[in-house]
Amino acid sequence: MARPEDLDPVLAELATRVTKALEAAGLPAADPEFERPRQPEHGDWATTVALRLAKPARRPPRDIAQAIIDHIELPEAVESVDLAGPGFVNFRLSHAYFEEVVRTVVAKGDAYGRRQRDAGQREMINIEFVSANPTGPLHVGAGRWAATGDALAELLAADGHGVVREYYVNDAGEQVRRFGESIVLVARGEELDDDHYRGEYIHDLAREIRLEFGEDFFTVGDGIHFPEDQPITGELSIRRVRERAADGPHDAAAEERVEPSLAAKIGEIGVRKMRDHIADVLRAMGVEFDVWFSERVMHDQGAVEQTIEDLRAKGETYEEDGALFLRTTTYGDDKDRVLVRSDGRPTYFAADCAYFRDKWNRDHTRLIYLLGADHHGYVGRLKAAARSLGIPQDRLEIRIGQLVNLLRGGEPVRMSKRAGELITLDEVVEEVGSDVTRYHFLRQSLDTTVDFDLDEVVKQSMENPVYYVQYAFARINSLIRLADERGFAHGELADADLGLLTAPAEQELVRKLAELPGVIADAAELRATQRLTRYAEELASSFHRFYTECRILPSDDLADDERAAAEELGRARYWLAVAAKQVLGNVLAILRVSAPERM
RNA sequence: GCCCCCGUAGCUCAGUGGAUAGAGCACCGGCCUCCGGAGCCGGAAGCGUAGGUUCGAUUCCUACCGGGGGUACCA
Repeated sequence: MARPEDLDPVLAELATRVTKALEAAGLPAADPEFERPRQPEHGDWATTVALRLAKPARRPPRDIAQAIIDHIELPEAVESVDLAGPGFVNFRLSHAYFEEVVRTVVAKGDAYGRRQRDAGQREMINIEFVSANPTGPLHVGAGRWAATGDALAELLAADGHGVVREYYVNDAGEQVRRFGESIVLVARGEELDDDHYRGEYIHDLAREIRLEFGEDFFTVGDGIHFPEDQPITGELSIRRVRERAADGPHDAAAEERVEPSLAAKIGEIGVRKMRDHIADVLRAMGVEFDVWFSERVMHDQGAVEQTIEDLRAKGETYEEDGALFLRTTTYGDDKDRVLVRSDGRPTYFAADCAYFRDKWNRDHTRLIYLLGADHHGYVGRLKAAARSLGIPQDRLEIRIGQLVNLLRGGEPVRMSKRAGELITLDEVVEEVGSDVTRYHFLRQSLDTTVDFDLDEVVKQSMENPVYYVQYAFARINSLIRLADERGFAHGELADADLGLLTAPAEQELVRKLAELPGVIADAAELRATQRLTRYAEELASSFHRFYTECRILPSDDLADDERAAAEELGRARYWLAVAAKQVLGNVLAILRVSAPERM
C-alpha cells in the first residue's frame, strides 16, 4: 500500500516528528504508519504506532500514545493532536493546509493526483488484456477485460509508470485453418461439422470475401494467387451470432474437406477482418491498444523455433513418446507441458513461451496478464514458462478476473450449442453506451462475478451511478457557466479568501479533494479500479451536498451591507467548485468515462 | 478428487489487521420565492457456520456448508 507520507510532504514531516517524539520519550523506534480515520471526529490522520509498540515496550498503549503527544513538536500544518480509544494518536490538519489543497488542485490542473516518479522508481509495464481469438466477435465478457485493462493501464500511468497496452492476436495454427475452412464450406453451401465455427458472421465473411475476390476464390484451391498487399476493405455487419459449436471431438475427416492451403489463406483473410472489427468495437469503448502482437509473424520469423531451441539448450526440456516437453513442474506446475507434439508441430504453449521472450526482450520491467477465470488453469504453466526463460518471478503478474453472467430480465442468456443466442459486445455498447458499459465493469472488483443484465442496465440507466457522477460534473459546469453569464467577479484564486470555507459541507468537500493522490496510488497498487469509481461517487456526493447547502453566487435581493460579504464568500466557493470540477474531471479521465458539460 | 474466486442490509456491491462495517437500488418520513430535484437531509436493516492466530479479525489460518470457474500432445 502506498505510504501517505510518500505522497505528501506534510505527512512526511509529521512522520519524522513522531519518530523524534518516540526517541525523546525513550521508546523503541517504530515506523509510524498513518491511516485516515473513518469518523471525521477522529481527525484527518491517525497513527497506530502506540498500539504496535505496546508489546515490545511493555507499556500500555495509551501510556505510549500520551508520551508521544507529550514529546511531539507539531508541524505548522498540524493543528492539534489527541489521544483516543485504545491508543490512537489522532492529528487534525489546519485550515491553511486545506486552503493549500485547493490552490494545488487548480495550479496542477490535469496533473493533480498523478504521481511523478524518479527513474529508479518508474516501471515500464506491459499490460496484456482481451486477446480474444480473432475467429469471432467479442462477447460481453471481453468488455470487462477491455474496460478494466484499459483503466488499469491509465491508473498505472497516473501512478507514474510507463505503460504499454497489448493485444496478443492468435492468428496462427490449427484454429485459423479451421476458421478458414468454415468460411469456405459456408460459401460453398456445404454442411459444417461439429468443430467448425458457425454463426451469421461466418456467412457475412463468406459473402464479403466473395464480393472482394470473386466466386472462384472458394473453389479453385491451391493454385490461386493472392497479392500480399491487397487491401482488405468492406464493412462487417455482425449482429446476432449463433454460438460456435465447441467441445466436439477432433474430426480428422474434416481436414480433408478443404485444401489446407486454401483454408489457411481464407482463414488469414477472415482473421484480419475480424481483428479489424474487434479493434473497432474496442475503440468504440475508448480502448486503444499500443501493440497488436501477431502470433503468425512470430512463427514466420522463427521466434518459436528459436525459443524452443533456447529452452532445450538450457536443459529445461526432455523428449518422451516423440514429443518435446518443457519441465514446468520444476517451477511449480502440476505437470510438464508439451512444446512440440509427436508429429513435429509446436503447441500454442510453445508460442506462449516465445511471446514471453519477445515481451521481456522489449525492456519491460513488469508483465501483467489480465485473464478471465476460464483461463485460470493456464496460470501455473505460464508462470513456469516465464521462469524457464529466466524472467524473474516477481516481474510477471497474472491477474484473474471472474466471469460475466449475461442476463436478460434476471434470466441467464442461454449459450447452448446450436440454438443459443449470443449477444456480442458491440451490440451492448451500441445499446447502452460506452460510459455505462465501462462504468458498470469498473465498479466491481476483479474477484467478483459480474451480472450484466441487459434489461436492467437499460432500464436503470437513468439511475446508474455513472449518471450520478456525470451529473455532478455537468452541474459544476452549469454553475461556472452561469457565473460567467451573470458577470460574477470571481477574480483570481490568489485573491480569494479560502479561509471563509468553514461550513461542514465545504470542509467535507475540500478533504475529499485532498484524498485523490492517495486514492490513485492505492488503486494502482492494488490494481483495483473500483477504488476510483467509489471515490468518484463520494466526491460527487460531497459536491452535491456542498451545492445544496452552500449558496455560491450571491442572491439578487441583498442589502448593500450584506452584498460585499456574500460576494467575498461566493468567490471562495466559486474556486472550491472549480477545484472540484478539476478533480472529478481527472478521475473520469482515468476511468475514460466522459465528463459531459451538460446532460 | 485437486486448484482458483465468491458468500457483508430485502437486492447489487464496497471495505486486503484498527475506533460506531459503508454506498446505490427498493421501503418509510422530510426539503423547491433565487445557482440543474438526474439533487439534499433523516429512518429502518447485515459480516454463511465453527474453531484458531492477534492487544485488536469482515480482513490472516484451518475445517465445514452453499454458489461460480478450471483441471487437454484443445486452440
